[in-house]
Amino acid sequence: MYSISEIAEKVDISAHTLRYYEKEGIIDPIRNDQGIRQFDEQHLKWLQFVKKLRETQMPVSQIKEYTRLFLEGEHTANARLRLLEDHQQFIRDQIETLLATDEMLTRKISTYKELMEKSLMK
Amino acid sequence: MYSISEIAEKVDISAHTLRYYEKEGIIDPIRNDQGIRQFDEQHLKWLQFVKKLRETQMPVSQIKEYTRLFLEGEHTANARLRLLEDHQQFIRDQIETLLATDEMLTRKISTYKELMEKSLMK
DNA sequence: GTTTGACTTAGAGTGCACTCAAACGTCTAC
DNA sequence: GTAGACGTTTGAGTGCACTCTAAGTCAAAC
Repeated sequence: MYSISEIAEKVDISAHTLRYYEKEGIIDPIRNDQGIRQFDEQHLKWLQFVKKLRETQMPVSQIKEYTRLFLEGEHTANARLRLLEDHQQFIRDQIETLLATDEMLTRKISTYKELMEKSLMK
Repeated sequence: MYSISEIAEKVDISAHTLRYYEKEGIIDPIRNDQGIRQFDEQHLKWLQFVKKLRETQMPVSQIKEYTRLFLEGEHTANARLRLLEDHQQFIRDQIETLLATDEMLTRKISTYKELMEKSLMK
């Protein structure tokens, strides 16, 4: 069992943000008799998954939706699958955009470097 | 020469956003005698470049900085080069993250699909 | 000649995702 | 027994990047 600051460090998400995620229904830690949040291995795994989704720009609203479906049970598997497939497509499009800009920058950077060599020769 | 709405359509950036970029110093269209913004081919190229930077999450503040350096002249070439190289590194890190999450999703999606085949067999 | 539509401005509003503040509770160490 | 570390809550604040509103100007179309 981890306290909020322990899990915050483990998943590298601030305690502030974890409380915000709880308010949004994305995570639901157990409370001990002092009302203090306790996170277990399941919570850890879930947060690592959530983090990957956020790092790849899935909106919090969609993560909420995924969580809601998950909690609703087995019969929402299809809907969850669709969400994940859509996000995978988004990721692949994003990779395309990044690769194209990477190439553009490579060209631009080499132009800059040539320019500087020329100015050195003067 | 293009009006704001024409260039907006050409680069697919809203006229609102273009005015905002102008206020931020990222673009500086010519004005005709009615005070109406006129964009030429140079502006078009610049905006296409800016768009690629924004699409790959370069903050507006950094694009401002790049623009400022560009307008300052030749002697800032080094600083501009550094900005572009930093952004390229950012892009490459981002690609890594996206690829890792893509793989994770591929695994998760196939688990979902297996699960659904099993439930079909019942 | 008036209506339509595109343009202008300054400044306010929006949505997202945090991020922080303030006031308070509770456990542990000295 | 009190200081300090860490926890709690509600609700407000922040930063970013737009996005829109309101009030006005101006030229061409009917």
